[in-house]
Amino acid sequence: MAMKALIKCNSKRYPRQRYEFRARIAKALAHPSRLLMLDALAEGEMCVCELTELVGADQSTVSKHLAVLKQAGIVEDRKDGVMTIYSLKTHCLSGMWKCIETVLKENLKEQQKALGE
Amino acid sequence: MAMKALIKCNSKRYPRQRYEFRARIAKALAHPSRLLMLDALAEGEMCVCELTELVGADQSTVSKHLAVLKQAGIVEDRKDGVMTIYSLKTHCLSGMWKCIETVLKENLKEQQKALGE
DNA sequence: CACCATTATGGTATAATTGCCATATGGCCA
DNA sequence: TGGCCATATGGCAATTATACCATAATGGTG
Repeated sequence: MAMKALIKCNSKRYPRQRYEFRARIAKALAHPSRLLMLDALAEGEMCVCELTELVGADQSTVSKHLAVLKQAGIVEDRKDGVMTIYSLKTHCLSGMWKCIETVLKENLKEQQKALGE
Repeated sequence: MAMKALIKCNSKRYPRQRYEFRARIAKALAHPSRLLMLDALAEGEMCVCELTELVGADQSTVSKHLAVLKQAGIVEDRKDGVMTIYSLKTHCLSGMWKCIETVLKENLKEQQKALGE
């Protein structure tokens, strides 16, 4: 007989809320344009018009993307005259992609291996 | 007159593909149940039946979540008789949440400050 | 070989995300 | 003040994600 369910759902150990919080952040990161903007912002603050040109989408689209990032607490904004300047609220996120990229490279290697078979 | 677009979209500096790759990973992380499973898997491999009980969703739902994680290259699976055992392909992801949680705490502090005003 | 346990997959209804247009808002300057 | 510039927001259509049910596929067991 197969071993079954040694671990039951333990809300103390795996509090549902924790993963909802995390998912909110991960969702905010789950779009190429937003990631592009974060990468650019890692080098310094930028106004919406610059980011719009960088991303190459409609200004309203970019504005909404920025709202998502702000809502998640990943960026913050300040007003400078008529412009809104966005900047990273934390720089620790940029480092995390080193790890992610490791996974990606690993995937690639396996794909190539699979193709070779 | 406002300063405009000092930085133009530089595909060398900000290659579109990089952010699509990253978004694929971020999307795979963008669900509470998947994050819960990853946290559990960080402590050791588990079969689908255990994960199903842990998550508390339909078995088919969990199976599809696992497929997403596998597709993203975050987990891998092996067969053991009738069971499929899933395990983390890399452990470096767990560390990344320390950073994310920092952001979350920062958000919370600001919310509290805002409420106090 | 029939049967049960474990997973995976197809179907489908519902919810969430995304993008662009149009438009509102608010600052700046002649 | 009138007009322009930079942003944000509402609306809408199209795509994507998610969940559950039913069911197929596969391995172990009596």
